[in-house]
Amino acid sequence: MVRKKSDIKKEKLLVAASEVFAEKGFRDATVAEICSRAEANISAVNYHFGSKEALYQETWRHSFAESLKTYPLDGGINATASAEERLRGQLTALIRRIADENNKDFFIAQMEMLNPTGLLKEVMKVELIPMRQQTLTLIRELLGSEVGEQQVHYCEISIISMCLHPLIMQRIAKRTKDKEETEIINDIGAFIDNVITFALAGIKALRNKGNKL
Amino acid sequence: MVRKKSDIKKEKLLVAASEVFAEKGFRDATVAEICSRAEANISAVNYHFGSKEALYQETWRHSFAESLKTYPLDGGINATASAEERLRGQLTALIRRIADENNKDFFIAQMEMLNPTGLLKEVMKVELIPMRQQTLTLIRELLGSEVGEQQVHYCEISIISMCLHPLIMQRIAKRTKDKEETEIINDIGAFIDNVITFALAGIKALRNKGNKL
Amino acid sequence: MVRKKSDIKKEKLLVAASEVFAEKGFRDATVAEICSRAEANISAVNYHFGSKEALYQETWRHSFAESLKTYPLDGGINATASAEERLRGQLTALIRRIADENNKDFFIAQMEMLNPTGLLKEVMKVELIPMRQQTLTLIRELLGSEVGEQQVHYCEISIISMCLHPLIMQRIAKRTKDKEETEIINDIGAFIDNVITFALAGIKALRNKGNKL
Amino acid sequence: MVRKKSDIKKEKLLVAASEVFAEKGFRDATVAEICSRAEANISAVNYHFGSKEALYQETWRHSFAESLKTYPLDGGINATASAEERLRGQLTALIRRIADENNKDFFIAQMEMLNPTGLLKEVMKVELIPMRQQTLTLIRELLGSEVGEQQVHYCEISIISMCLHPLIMQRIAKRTKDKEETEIINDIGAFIDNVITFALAGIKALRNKGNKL
DNA sequence: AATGAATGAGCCTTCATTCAT
DNA sequence: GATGAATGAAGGCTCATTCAT
Repeated sequence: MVRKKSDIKKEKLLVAASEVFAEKGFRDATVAEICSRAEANISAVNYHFGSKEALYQETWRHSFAESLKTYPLDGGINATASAEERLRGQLTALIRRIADENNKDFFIAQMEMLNPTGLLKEVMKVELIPMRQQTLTLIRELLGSEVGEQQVHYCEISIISMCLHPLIMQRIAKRTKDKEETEIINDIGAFIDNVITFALAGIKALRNKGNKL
Repeated sequence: MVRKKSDIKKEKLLVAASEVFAEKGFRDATVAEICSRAEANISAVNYHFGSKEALYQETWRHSFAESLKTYPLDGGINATASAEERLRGQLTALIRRIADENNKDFFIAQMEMLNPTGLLKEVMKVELIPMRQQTLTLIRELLGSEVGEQQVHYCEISIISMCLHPLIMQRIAKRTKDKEETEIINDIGAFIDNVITFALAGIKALRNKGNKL
Repeated sequence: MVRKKSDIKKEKLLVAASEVFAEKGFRDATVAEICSRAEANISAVNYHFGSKEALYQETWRHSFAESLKTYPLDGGINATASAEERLRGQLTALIRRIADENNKDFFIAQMEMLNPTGLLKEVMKVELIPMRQQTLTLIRELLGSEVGEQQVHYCEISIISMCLHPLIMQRIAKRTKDKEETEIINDIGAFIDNVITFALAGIKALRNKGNKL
Repeated sequence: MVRKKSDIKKEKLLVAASEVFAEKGFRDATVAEICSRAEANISAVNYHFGSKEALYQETWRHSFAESLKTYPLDGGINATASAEERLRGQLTALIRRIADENNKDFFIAQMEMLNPTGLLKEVMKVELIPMRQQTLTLIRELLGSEVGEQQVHYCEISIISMCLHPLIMQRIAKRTKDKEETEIINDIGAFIDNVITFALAGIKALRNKGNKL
């Protein structure tokens, strides 16, 4: 399959757009800047994507797909591995993925959530829900049948939050603070270990609690 | 102390601004809408605050101060209480504070972080750092002297993340989803219990690990 | 009643807009030119009327109202006058009104019909239908009861066409031909006489025909 | 004569252009839509005709020529027939021609007149003037030598207006009103009869007047 | 002190035209 | 000869800010 010149331009625009949207959000991003970064004409966005809005949606889809390619959801852990191993795989993949500064999808998603344009509503639902479902199933398995559904949910929320929030903040800090200050999470391996420790300890504590009730 | 008419207008503007900034972020918020909600003239913002930017900074300071008034950092727990009790107090205060939809400060802070205007940089540093310092000290106490400084930091980050992230997402969801869907965190007491369980279990696990090393 | 400065500006914009819309139609007219002719700022249109479209609708309403003020539909003929006199009054008013180059309403209406934006649909229906109804009633009276309804309609159409078409063409010619060439209808009194002669002769012929059938 | 593939494409473009120009006027018509309807490339217009403007002029010439082919000016009436018969022939041809929705020339001419681009000025003069001259000569003959030149002109204008205006309005209405409403002129034969009756009655009345003066 | 009319820079988008293939 | 990707000028609109009152 031949890669047309036009596709290369589109790709360049998508990359430029993912950067600008991740940096500034939908509204603050200007078509002019995106085109300029992609070394394209001012009307290239409308020519290739129809509108700024359509570019936004396409950008998210593209970033998410790229991101998944590099970091498969299961973290490369075989489905036959122990539940603990699989959880470690999932969380590691998630954390490394957000930590990777080439991935813009989480950033765009975060901005969209805080400052919704409504444009990514459907597209995100389709992409994100299956992802969380997978982790939820695994946690339910680890918690056992004695623990109530609400507890399972809160547990999943806590674990996911430990993964997402610090890295998102980290990337924000990096972007803003002109890199001068020391990184908050400078040993990502140790950080992952910490999260796993918390997750497993929390799960265990909940199991014990559940059994006593 | 006499409350001047001018001050009442400023207060109204600050309240309106906190709502609009929290809903839409700095750029999407329009001076026109803020003035309209505050039942003030279109030029009231520039008249009273000099510019939209100055209003933004003032708004955050105001929201943060209001927020602290209702939810003191220690959660009302006496300094002589046990460390666990004091941690419970702090986290409860933090969670309830974010969950309180009248408080806009966390929201504005989040938006500012993701989509920084640079305008709140200094102001937030001054206000937020002391707050986290307090929790950090407490966690260090709970972890004991065997656990390394990095571990203490990661631990604090994990615990704070469990508090912040879910509630922020919850409020986003409430705002966006037209209230139709069931709330994610509908039993905030149970949610707090869950977070405390995780926090203490995690801390305990880290202590054990630290001692073994 | 005090006439506010703002109203004067609006009036100036409406006059400028009526000229430009009459000259170029909705699409070819630019907000920039309208503002420039009204000696107003480029954003004056959006400020006072909200949009180019809203200005367009307002302009037609304004032109139509102004036009009716100068040329009342009945031509100033008393309702007790003979039917022939009243017809003469109506047609004279109609012709003089279209011939008057200060009136832009007919022009705008014509352009709208040929190149509809859809924006004047309702507004024109409300204004124009009653006007034609009046003439139709009068013609029906003149034709008597022997003449069928279709004939009455065609008769009205023919008479109105004789009034409208030549003057519209005349004004087009004047505008386009740089005034160099001789006017087509240089004696408007004689032209009116001619139209009335045709109208009455036609009506009489139709009556005779109708009676014979 | 061999018909080249290129000529077929040009023809398709001319037909598509006549439709779009008649529907939307010069400015609102887009090259993209014309090419799309003609199933041609976006640059076909510039390639074949040089510019949108040139296409416009060519389109009118083409539509006018096509129109004349189907509806010869004399309506097929022999030059030896009576003057009344020849007038009937001319007017019938004119009316049927405008009524024929396949003919776009009159529409384009009308739009051009109301919203002149200046591009059809010369081209229309050359084509339309001879046409009206023919009718003028005939009317002069019917009016006789007693009637002044101005009267002859006004008479011609009135008669032509009765033919043109209603049909043009009719076609506008058909295009706009989604065909739902009843047609204004649903019996074109009866309408023609009505116009002829009016024309002849008017001419007779003018003759009588002229003789009396 | 306070108002609100007015400003103008900047944005997204459209579309006829160009140019490399 | 014919294509279609790419261009860039120009338009309408938004909105923070200004200024006369």
